[in-house]
Order: sequence, then C-alpha cells, then structure tokens
Amino acid sequence: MKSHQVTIKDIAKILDISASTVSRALKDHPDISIETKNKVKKLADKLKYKPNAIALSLQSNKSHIIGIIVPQIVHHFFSTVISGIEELAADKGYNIIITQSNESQKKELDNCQTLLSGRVDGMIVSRTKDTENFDHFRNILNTGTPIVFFDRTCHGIKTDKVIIDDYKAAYDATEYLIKTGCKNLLHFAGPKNLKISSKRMWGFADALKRNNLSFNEEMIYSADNFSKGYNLTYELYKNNHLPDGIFTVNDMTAAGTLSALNELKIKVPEEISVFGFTNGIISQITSPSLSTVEQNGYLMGYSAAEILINKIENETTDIISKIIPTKLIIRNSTKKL
Amino acid sequence: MKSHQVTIKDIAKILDISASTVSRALKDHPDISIETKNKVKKLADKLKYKPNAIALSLQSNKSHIIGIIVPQIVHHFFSTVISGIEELAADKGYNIIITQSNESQKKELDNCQTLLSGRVDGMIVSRTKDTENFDHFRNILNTGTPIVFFDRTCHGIKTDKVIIDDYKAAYDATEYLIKTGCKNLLHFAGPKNLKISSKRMWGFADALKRNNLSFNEEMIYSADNFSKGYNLTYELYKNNHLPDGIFTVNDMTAAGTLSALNELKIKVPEEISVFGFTNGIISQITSPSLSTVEQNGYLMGYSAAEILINKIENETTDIISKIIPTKLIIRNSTKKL
DNA sequence: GTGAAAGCGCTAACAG
DNA sequence: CTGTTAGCGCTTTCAC
Repeated sequence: MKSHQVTIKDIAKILDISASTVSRALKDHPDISIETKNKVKKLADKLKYKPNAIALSLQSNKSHIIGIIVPQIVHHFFSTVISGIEELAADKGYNIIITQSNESQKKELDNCQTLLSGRVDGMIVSRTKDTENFDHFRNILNTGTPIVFFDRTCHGIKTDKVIIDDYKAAYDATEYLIKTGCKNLLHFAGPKNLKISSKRMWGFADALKRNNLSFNEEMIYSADNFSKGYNLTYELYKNNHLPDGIFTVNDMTAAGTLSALNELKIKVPEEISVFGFTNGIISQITSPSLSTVEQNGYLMGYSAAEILINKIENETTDIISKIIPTKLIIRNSTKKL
Repeated sequence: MKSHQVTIKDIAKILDISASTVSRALKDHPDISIETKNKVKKLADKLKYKPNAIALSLQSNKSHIIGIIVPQIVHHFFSTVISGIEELAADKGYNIIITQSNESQKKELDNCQTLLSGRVDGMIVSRTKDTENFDHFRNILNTGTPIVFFDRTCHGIKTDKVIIDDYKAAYDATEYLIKTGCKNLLHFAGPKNLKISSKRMWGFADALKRNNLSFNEEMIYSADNFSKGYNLTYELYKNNHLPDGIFTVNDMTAAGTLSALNELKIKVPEEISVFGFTNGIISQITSPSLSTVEQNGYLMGYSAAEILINKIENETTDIISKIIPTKLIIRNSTKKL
C-alpha cells in the first residue's frame, strides 16, 4: 500500500505559501528570502521530501536513465562492462536499466521497445550473435536517442562504439605462441558473422603467415564455450590431431580445453600451450593459470558511458570510435619467452 | 538532439479528433466506433507511436520499475540472481534498475535515495557486509515501498526475504566430508555479522559435534575470497596445520585453496578434501573440479521478483520468507561415498 | 460516440 | 520577493 509521498504541494500548504516558492527555495533561487528558504528546507528535511524524478522527467523530457542491452548479464565480461557503466553513470546522476537479449533477436527487439517506451536518454548495447538486421537500432537512432555499441558492433551503421583491436590482440597472442616455440597451431573460433570473432581469426592467420608458418582453413575450429572447447579437444586427441599450441576465442573455451587436457594427462605448457582471450576471473583459477588477453571490460563500460553521457548532455553529433588498449597477460598455460 | 517523439496529441491533430478519443481508441475502449479505432491505430502504427511511460507513471503513481541493490554486479552469484529477477520482471512488464553498493554503507544509502527518488515500485536488496544500521531500509518500508531481501538479510526488521537454509546446507556438506573419511576438518569462514556466514559456521560446527568429532573455535579461520584462501592455505602448510578436509564459505575461497594445494603438490582429494559453496561457473573449472553447494541464484532472483511483484500488484501485507532448496553437488575435490 | 476539463508533481514564464 | 498560470503526455470523469 503505497502511502502518499511528500510533495512540494504538501510543504506549500503547511507553510501557507505557493508551490513555486517552495520549488524555488529548494533550489536556492536567488529571488527567495533567506528566511523562507530556511523554513522550507527545514520542513522538507523533516518530512523527508524527495523530488519526484518522474515528474521531473516528464517536464524536462530527460529521464536520466541509460538503457543497456547485453546478451547475458551472467557472463563475467558483460557484468564487468555493466559495472563500469554503473560507476560513471552513478557519478553523473544517471540510473541504468538493464535488459538482456539472451542472444535472441526477438528479445533484443522487445528490449529496444521497452527502453524506448521508458524514454531512456540513451542506450549502450552489445548485440546478439546472429542479429543481421539492424533496422531496430537505426529506428532508435532516428528518434534522436543516441546509442553507443561496445564489443559486438553493427556493420553498415554509423554509430559510436567502444571496441578493442581484436585483430592486433589476436595477432600478438599468436605471435607470442610462435615465439615461445609453437609450430603447429590451431584456433578455436567464434561465429564468423561476429566481427570480433572474425577479426581474432584473421589476427591469428596473419601472425602465422608473417612468421613464415603456413596457414589454412583447417586450422580453424568452431568452439566458443567451455563444453565445446572440452569436447573438441577430446576429438582432436582421438584423431591424433592435437597441435602444440591453441589460441581460443575466449577464456571459457580455453578453460574447457585445459580441463580436457588435464584429464588426458597432457602437460600444459610443455606439450601444448593454450592462450585465452578476455582475462576474466576464471583465467586465474584454471590449472595451470591461463595466459590471456586483457580486455578491460570495466574500462569499456566506463568509456561507453562517458561517450554516451557526453552525447546526451552536449548533443554533439560527431561519431566516436574508441579503442580500448589490450595487453597480453602471461601466466602458466604458455611457455616463457 | 532528441527529436520530438510522436504523442497522442500529434495523432489527434492529424486526424482532427480529440486527444481523449485517441487515447480511448488505442486501448479499445468500447465507446469508440470501429472506424475511429482503425483510423487511429493505423496512424499510430505508421508514426511508430510509443506511449510515454513517464507520463503514465506520473499519472498512475506506478513506475513499473524494480530497483535492485547488490554489493557487486561482477560476482557470479549476484549476476545470476539479477538474471532471475530480470527474467520474471520482463515477463510481467517491469524494468529493473540496478545499483551496486560496492560493500560501502554510504553508497548503499545513496542507492536507496536514488531509487526512492526514481519512484521504483519496489526494491530487491542484498545488503553490504558490514551494514549494521538498517534505518534507511526501515524508512523506505515506511513510505510504503516494499522491499524483498535476498541472501544477506537484515536482523531485527520484519520484511520479506528469499534465502537458503545456510545452516542445513553447511551441515550437509560437512557431514559429507566426515562420511567420506575426513577426521580433521577446518572451516574457512566469512564475517561473523553476516548471518549467512555465521549460519554456515554453525552448520559446520554442529555437524562435527553430532558426528562425534570435537569442535573448537580454532577450526574456524577467516577467509572469504580467492587470495585469502590461497594465502591461508600456504600459512597452514608452513605451520604444519593442514587438515584432511576444508569446508569454505564460498567457491572463490575454495578455488584459492585448491590453487595453493596444487602448487604445493598436495593431492586433492586423496590428502585433502575441499568443499565449496555456491556452485558458480568456477566450480567446474578448478582442478580438480569442486564439490560445492548448489545455491540456485537464478531461482532466488526469480522468487524474489515474484514475491515483490505480487506485493506491488495485490498490496498484500503478509510477510513472506521463502527458502530456496539447496543441494550438494559432488565433483572431484572430495572423495566418493 | 466524442470532446472538454482537470490533474498526476514539478518548473518556468509572467505578473505584481 | 512571491503568487498565478500553463504545460510536459496521458487518462479519466463529466458533459453533450
């Protein structure tokens, strides 16, 4: 039973002054006498008056809410990004509304509707793996609500984004494997239509070529989660196709791979090196601990929020593409240089 | 530059009818003629009219927003809970606003203010570790905004909550260790003022007693994260105090413990058994995989949302304490029965 | 069957 | 220095 929250009118009535005077007093308008201000503030305090954000929103046509769409909240990388967004948003007086698409295009569409209806001031989005049609995003942009994409972006749509240089990071990781003596490498890759996956794949391929190792498509396997990494490793073992180094598209896949290798009593990194991508918590927990690419989700989120809020408040129209630096984190699943 | 979103007035003007007619037509009010309805709906569609949720909120005094406060978003358990909340909320037409307290009481207070100002219809909260004063929550409850607590609850405050039977779960886990032959057990515990921690501790203690093993306070060590678990294990090793079984207050602590034991070449579970708590992703990734207590955060979140939404919509006043069942997940860090 | 008017809580332009 | 009025977008009596 929602009891009546104190409003500006209540205060006005009690003090026998007008609502606008109360409003002005509360925000230290220079016109108001000090006595009145004091009177009002004291009562407001006593009554625990809280401005009604909804009324303010309606009036100003600003909700001070940032809408977020991620594929999954329960995913270390995404929750890190969210955390970064929340941090800056809270600082700047924005709330965040979070929705998840569960990798379903339909749900993603629903989320867009919901957020649009909720009149968010802007959105931060990482799209589903297989979204191919980006009209819903275009429509939102057309209404004037800014969107900043991160990590998974949309091709053919001019918009702000925060990404990492997936190509370079993959290139560097692969080259590290080569420099530490691997000659027979495989890549466990994500879906091809995801730019981040294909870029990592090309980084892998080019690192081989430039280091005078031959590359062919058979070095690319599709595996982008724990169980796929696990199963694929077993399969390669059975077919006698295990390499001496594996670069995986993310940490979970690497963890699955390591888990299988452990069971198969194959020594890491002596017999096989494994290189992950993301640097989530799990990379410290695997045995051996995982060498990986630091992706800095927190900073991605923080930067995305920064760009978005700037766009909201200054109504600039320049398109920004921010690249968050990555670095290799060398642990014990690879040999030392 | 937020361009003008289509409103009911725009439609009214174009069709040369009144706003109220449009409003009624849109919601299939029986009074309105079919032609008018069709006309209105068609145009609304064409113009991509979206009702302004903010205006609706102001009017109905319902925001259809659920406010969430968690210590940290980046924490597998909490993100799982959030995911459960989001799922039901989305189903029932609610949005969720997420705030994190970072285990800071001050931030928690701020969050309460923000959410209250945002006129959320209700809140779902897991408090910080060291909050001792719960007045801010009491104040919110007094305004008529319902709160459902989960996992970490507040003593001395009558409110809805969703918890697990921490005592029983800990008792069962400890008993399992005893039954598989452990005679010399330790518990790595969390802060005493957290009910969930102390309950787990008592479950541990009572399991020992009831199984004719002596218990004393020296079996309890304070360690509730990866590095504390890791360091404590090394310390015990140095002092020759390693037991034959360890029950930890959560998975991360167990992971730290396992990591140290691996480095020390101590065989798990042959020499030492390790039992965790939570069943997060990491429990499958540790080596060996971790026996743990399934805490079902998703269901906790889902149930909390269920209770809260019911309270919001039906304005019931009964206080509900829901206990989510736990179960032991036996993997390879403990011996078999 | 439809329109006019009031009001949700607040602010801002306009008076005085 | 303070009050009155109008309006943000929408719903809901009350008229006709």
